[in-house]
Amino acid sequence: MAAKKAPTTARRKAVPARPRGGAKGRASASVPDLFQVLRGRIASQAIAPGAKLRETELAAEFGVPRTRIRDALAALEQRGLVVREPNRGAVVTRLDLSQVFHIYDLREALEGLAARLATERMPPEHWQKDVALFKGPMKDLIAQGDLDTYIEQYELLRLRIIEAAANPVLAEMLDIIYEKTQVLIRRIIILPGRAEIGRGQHLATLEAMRRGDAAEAERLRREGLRTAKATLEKYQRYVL
Amino acid sequence: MAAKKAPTTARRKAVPARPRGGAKGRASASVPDLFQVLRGRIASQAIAPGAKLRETELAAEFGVPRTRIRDALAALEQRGLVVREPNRGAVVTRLDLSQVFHIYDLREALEGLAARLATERMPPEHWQKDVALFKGPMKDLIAQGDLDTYIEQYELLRLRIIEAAANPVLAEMLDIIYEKTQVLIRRIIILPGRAEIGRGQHLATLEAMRRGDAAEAERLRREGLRTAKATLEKYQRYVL
DNA sequence: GGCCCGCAAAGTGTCAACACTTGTGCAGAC
DNA sequence: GTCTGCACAAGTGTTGACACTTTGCGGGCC
Repeated sequence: MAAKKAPTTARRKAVPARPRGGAKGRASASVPDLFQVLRGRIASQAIAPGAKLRETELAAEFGVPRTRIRDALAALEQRGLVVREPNRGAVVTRLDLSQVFHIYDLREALEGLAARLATERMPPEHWQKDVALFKGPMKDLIAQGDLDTYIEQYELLRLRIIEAAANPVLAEMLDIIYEKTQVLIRRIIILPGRAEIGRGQHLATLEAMRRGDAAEAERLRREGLRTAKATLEKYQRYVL
Repeated sequence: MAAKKAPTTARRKAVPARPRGGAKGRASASVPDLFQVLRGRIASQAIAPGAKLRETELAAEFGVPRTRIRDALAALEQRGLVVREPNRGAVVTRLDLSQVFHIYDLREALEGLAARLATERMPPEHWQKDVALFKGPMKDLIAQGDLDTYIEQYELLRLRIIEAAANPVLAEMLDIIYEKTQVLIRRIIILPGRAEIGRGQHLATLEAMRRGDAAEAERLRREGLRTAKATLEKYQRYVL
C-alpha cells in the first residue's frame, strides 16, 4: 500500500562516505544483515515453524526493496531454514523426527572431532577454568533449576572449543546445524535427570582435555552425544 | 553438459511450455541448472582457480538475464566455491594448504560416520560385490595405470555408501566438500604406491562392512583417511 | 622523463515495473 | 443446499533500465 508512495528519501545520493562494507549500515539493511535477523527469529522460534514469510511484508518492515528480501530468503533456503515452492512463497521448515536423529549422528562426528582438535591444539592448562566451572558453579545452576544460564554458559564453552579447534570448515558445518541443535538442547535438558547427566559427561570430557588426552576427549564427547540421542529416542513422545 | 537436475531443489513444474515473451522456443536455464554447470566447471578445473567470472559474459553465453547469473553466483559463494567482493566481481577460490588439511579432518569424521551408518543399515551381503570389485578388477586397473577408471569406480562406491547411510544432512555436508575432495583425490593417488595402499584400505573397510562390523568399518575408514592425509603432508611440496 | 590528475569504459549493484501463478470468494446451475 | 466454474486479488517470478564503483589510459604538469 504505502510501499509505492514511499519517497526515495535520498538514500544514497551524494553520500558516498559510507561504502557498504560494514555490517550495520543504518541507512538500509544489507542482505547479510537480513539473513542474520531472520535466522535469529527462526532460531528463537519468534517465527514459528510452518509460518509463511511474505516478501512484500518483510520488505515493508525493513524498508528495503523486495529484491533484497528475495536474496536473503534464497540464502535461508540454502541453509535449509526455509523451504520455497515456486509461486507459493517461503515457509519456515519444521524439523521432523528423523531429521532430529540424523543431526545427532552428525553432532557426534563433528563435535567429537572438535573436541579432539581443540585438545591437540591447546595446552592442557587452557581448560582448567572450564573444568572448575563444570565442577562447581554449573552444578549449582542445575540444582537451582536455572537452566537458561546453564545453557548460556554451555554455549559459550561450545564456542570456545570450536574456536580452539581452529578448523573453519568444521566451524561452518557446525554453524549450519546450529539453529536446530539450539532448539533440541532446550527440549532434552528438561527431561528428568538429564541436565545432571550431561554435566557429568561434559566434565569428564573436559578433564580428558585438561590431561591432553585428545583421543579420549573425542571418545567421551561422542559418548555423551550418543546417550543424549538415546534419551531423546526414549522420550520422543514427550519432547517432539 | 552433465547432469542438469539439481538434487536438492525440484524446481520444475513440468506442465507449461514456457510461453515466455513469445518468440523463442528455447527453454532458458534455471538457477539450479546454472549452479550445477558452473560447479562442474570449477570442480573439473575447466575454470581455473583465481579466474574471474563476469556476469555479463556468462549471461550472454547461457542466454539468460544477468540477474539469474547473479543468483547462481550467490549460491556458489554460499558454497564457498567463489569469492565476491563488492563491485569487484566473483573469482574462483583457490584452496590453500591449510584448508586442504582441514578438509581431510572433516572427511575423516564424516566418511567414518557414513561407513558406520551404511553398515548398520544394510544387510552384510549387500557389500559382497564391492568386496569382489576391490579384490580383483580394481587391483588390475591400478596395475594397468588406468587411474581414471579406478577413481570413477571409487566415486560410485562412495555414492553408494552415502546413499546407504540414509542421512540427508550428512549427504549434504559431504556434498559441500565434494569439489575439493575431487581435486585432492586426483593429486594424491598419483603419488608412488599410494593407489595400491588406498585400495587395500578400502578393501579392509568393505570386508568389515560385509561382516556387519559397523564400528570396525568406521575405524578403518578413518584410519584410511588419516594415512591419506599423512601422505599429503609428506609430499605436499610436490602436490600443491 | 616521471608522476599525478581526470576522464571514459567496463562491470557490478540496485531498483521499480511488469508478467505470471495460485488461492479465494461469488454467482449460477442442478 | 451444494457443487462447479469464473473472475478477482494477493503474492511471487522475471526483466530491462539505471546508478554507482573500479580501473585502465591519456594528457598535462612538475
